[in-house]
Amino acid sequence: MLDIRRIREEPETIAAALARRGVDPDALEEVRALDARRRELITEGDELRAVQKQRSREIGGAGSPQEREALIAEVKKVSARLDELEPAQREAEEALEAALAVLPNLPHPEAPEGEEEDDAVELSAFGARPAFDFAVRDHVELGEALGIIDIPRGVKVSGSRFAFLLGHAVLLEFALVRYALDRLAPEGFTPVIPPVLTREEPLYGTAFLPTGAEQIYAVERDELYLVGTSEVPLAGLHAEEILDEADLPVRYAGFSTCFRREAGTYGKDTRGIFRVHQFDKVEMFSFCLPERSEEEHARLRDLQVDLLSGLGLHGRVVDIAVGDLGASAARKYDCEVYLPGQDAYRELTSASNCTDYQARRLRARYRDAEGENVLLHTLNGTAIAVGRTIIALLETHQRADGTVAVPEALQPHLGTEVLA
RNA sequence: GGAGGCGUGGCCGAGCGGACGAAGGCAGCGGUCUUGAAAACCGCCAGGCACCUCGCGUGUCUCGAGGGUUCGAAUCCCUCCGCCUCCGCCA
Repeated sequence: MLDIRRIREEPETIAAALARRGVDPDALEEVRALDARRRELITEGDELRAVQKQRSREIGGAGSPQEREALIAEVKKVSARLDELEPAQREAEEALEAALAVLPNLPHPEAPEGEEEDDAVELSAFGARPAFDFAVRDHVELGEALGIIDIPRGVKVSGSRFAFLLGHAVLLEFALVRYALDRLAPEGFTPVIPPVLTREEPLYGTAFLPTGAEQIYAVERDELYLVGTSEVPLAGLHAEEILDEADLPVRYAGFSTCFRREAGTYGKDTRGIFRVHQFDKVEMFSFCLPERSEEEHARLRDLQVDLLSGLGLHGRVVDIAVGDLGASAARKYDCEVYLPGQDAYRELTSASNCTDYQARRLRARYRDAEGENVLLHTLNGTAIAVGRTIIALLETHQRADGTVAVPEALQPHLGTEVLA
C-alpha cells in the first residue's frame, strides 16, 4: 500500500515512479478523487457527530421537560442525517482502499528499466561453471535412476506438478534445511516453523491478495489459504504491532512447505520438479528501520550467494527490471543458478525489499526516539528453495556413472559423500 | 461436538446507561533526591482518521467482531469469533 498522504502531496512524483512499472496514471487520479471524496464525508460526519454528542450530554444535564424535548428533537435530526452519511462514508473508504490496494510499490530509483525477465541486469557471478566430459543428465534422469524422485507416482496420487521425494532426496532436504539454519543463526535469524494455512489478512498484507488470488489454494470452507511462501505468515507475525527500536532488526528464518497453483503456466517447465505445486523452503524475513533496508537487502543477497556457492553451485546475481517486480517489491535481486540439465541459468532464490509497502498494509510499526510510531520496512529472501536446490545439486555434481557427489558442507548432515 | 464461565490500554484490574478512551496497580519513560544505585516523591505513558492558527492543538472513531435498543452504550439485547473449565471424541 502506498502512502495516501504522499500521493496527495506529491502526485506527480508518484505518478512518474509508477509509470516506470507501467501503471496507468488514471489509476492514480482515481485514487486522488476517491481520497478527496472520503475526506469530505469524514469532515461532515465528524462535525455532525460532535453536535450529536454535545447535545446528548446537555440532555443528561437536565433542564425543563420542554428544553429536553427540543434537544431530543434536534439530536434526532442530526442522527437522521448521519444515518444517510455513514454508509456513504464507509463506501468511500472502501472504494479508496480497494483502488489503493491494487497499486504496486514505488520502484527503487536504481532498479533497472524494462518490462520482463530479460531486462534484468547482471550484478555479479559466483562459483565455477561445471564442466563435463560426458553427456550430462538432467535431474529427472538422475533422480529416477537413483530412486529418489518419483514423478509418475506423484502424478498418480495428486496430479501433474506433484512428485514424491524418497530416500536420499529426503535426507538431502533435511541436510539443506539444517545447513541454511546453521548459516543463518549467527546472523540473527530466529528459526521459525509458521502456520502454512493463514487467514486472508496476512495474504492481503503481503499483497498476494487481492492481486494474485489465482495463484493461491483456498480452503473456502474454513476461510483459510495455503501459503505460497512463509513470507506470508512471517510478515503477519508482527502485524498490528509496534516494536521497540532497540529490538531492530528482527530477523526470521522460516521453514515451511509452499503451495502454488501455478495457474497460467501451462506448458512452462513441465519437465521434472522445477515448477511444482508443493515444495519446501527456508525463507529469510527481516523487519528493519527504514534507513537500513537497502543495507539489509544487500545482506540478504550476499547470504544467498554465500549459501549457494557454499554448495559448489555456479550462478549469477541479477537486478530485476521494474516491470518484472512483484507488487510489494521496490527492488529485487535474484540468484540464477546454472543448471547443466537445461544448460540455462534459472532462478533459485530471490530477495525483495518491500520498503514500507507491506508494513503499511500489515500495520507493522516501531516507536522511534521521539515516541512516534513509524512504519517498518520488510524484506524477504529465499535461503534455500529445497526442490530447486536439489535439482541444481544433482545436475551440477553428477558424475559419468550417474552417481552424484555430495558437497562437503552437506556431508556431515547427510552422512555420505556420494549418492549412488 | 455438549454444558458452564469469560473477553476492558504492554500486563493485572475497576467500571454495569449520562462528560469514560476509561479509576487503581504493575511495567516503561523523564525528573527530584543520591558519589552511584535502590527506596521515596513528582510528571508522562493506547491506536486510527480528519482538520487547522501545525501545537506537548481541535474534532471524531475504537473497551473481542458485527448488528440492534436509546437523545446517549464499555455498560442493555441479538449474532458471530476467541479463550478457560468440565464432559465426549481423536492423534
